[in-house]
Amino acid sequence: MSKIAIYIVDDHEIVREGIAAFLIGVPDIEVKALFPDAMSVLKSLEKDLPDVLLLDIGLPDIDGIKLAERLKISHPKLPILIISGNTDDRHLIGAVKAGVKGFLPKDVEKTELCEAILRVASGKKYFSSEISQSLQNALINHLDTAELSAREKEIAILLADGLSFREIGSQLFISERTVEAHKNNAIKKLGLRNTMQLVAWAVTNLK
Amino acid sequence: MSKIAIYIVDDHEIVREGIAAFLIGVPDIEVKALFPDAMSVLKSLEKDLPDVLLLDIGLPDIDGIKLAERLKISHPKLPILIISGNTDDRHLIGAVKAGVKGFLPKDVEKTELCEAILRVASGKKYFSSEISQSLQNALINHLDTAELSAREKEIAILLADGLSFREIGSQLFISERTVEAHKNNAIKKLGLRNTMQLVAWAVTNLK
DNA sequence: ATAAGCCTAGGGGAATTTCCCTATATAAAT
DNA sequence: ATTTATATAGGGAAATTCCCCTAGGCTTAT
Repeated sequence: MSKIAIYIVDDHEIVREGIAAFLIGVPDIEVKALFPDAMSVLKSLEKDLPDVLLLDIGLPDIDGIKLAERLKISHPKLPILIISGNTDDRHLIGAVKAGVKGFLPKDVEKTELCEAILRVASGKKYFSSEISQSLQNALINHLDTAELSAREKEIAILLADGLSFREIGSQLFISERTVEAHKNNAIKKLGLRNTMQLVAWAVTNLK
Repeated sequence: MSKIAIYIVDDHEIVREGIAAFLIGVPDIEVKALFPDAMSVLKSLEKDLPDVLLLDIGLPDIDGIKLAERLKISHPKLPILIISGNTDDRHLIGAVKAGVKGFLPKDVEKTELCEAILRVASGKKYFSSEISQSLQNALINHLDTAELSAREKEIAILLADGLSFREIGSQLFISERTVEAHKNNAIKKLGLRNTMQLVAWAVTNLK
């Protein structure tokens, strides 16, 4: 029985090395290579496949979840284990939809990381207990809806432009309560906390 | 048509002579005088004005940029062309604010120096391509974000992350009123309407 | 030395947003 | 036909933010 070969993908060198350091000396596990971005690991995967891919979400070139979606198509049997500091609803659901085998928070402990890798390598799933908790809530809130309606997007943009509910209402000839309702729906769908985050989301995704 | 009269100001004799040597024999250009410091050239300018003043920044008595600011007042039409080895943000922005007509790095080539002098003498501006590049970055870094203090930027980012005044306050160990004050100052400085616009600004400029 | 900018922080009331609800109508999908 | 999503909108109270003000201590520049 050969060791479990691991690829690590993370844009921060410290994190890459930190994970690698965790795993050095662990029997049955061998870190094969480290990658700072999606493109480099994609290239490498053409030649050689690890047994488990440890993947961060915040990559510079391709979002980790997008990458996971792609890999599901090109390498459907490659088990992906996400390690991310960002555990909000959107990311969790995106990851699950993309079919990742596990999800760990970035402050995971050594023993749990090893446990997760062994599980995932043997074809099972592993979601840390914190993650499971959040994921359940996220699924309850919005399993299938990640897209905003046209009206919701419109209002998100107007909010980002600095208009109040009242101003948006009179501009769109609807009640300010309706504006509020659309805003609330948008926040729920995206798994956000408040209007500030919606504005931030709108700026990065709608402009 | 008489030649273009040049004053050269630089504390290093080698540089003064070097520039002069560059310009000797160039038709249409005549080096009128060399000065090792700001005071000597100030005295000279009371009697006689050149067509272009070549000015170094690192002078022993008065900083070249300060000198340029003064001269803008006393001799507003005198075109100043900075030649400096120091091309950091502060100097570039200072020079531009002082209204200098051109800026060259100290390793400028003969042809470019002549070109710059001719341009400046005819009332145009001349910034070498290296300088333009750096200047653009400097302007982006400073006139844009440097308008906000570090604290203000910090709070703008935290707001964009979706934190309330209270949460930001306890995270930074300051009162929520102080957070509000910083936020208000940031909004005023940037000429915005409200926090939504500040968040939008923060997302595009600070992330 | 004086001014300017920054960081701090409070008072108090007005305005706005947020958070619970409920509700109807319409179009699209199953 | 029934569900689902969308768009609309209100009540009411709590929470938060906004807007005006003042103000002291500190550093930096002129």
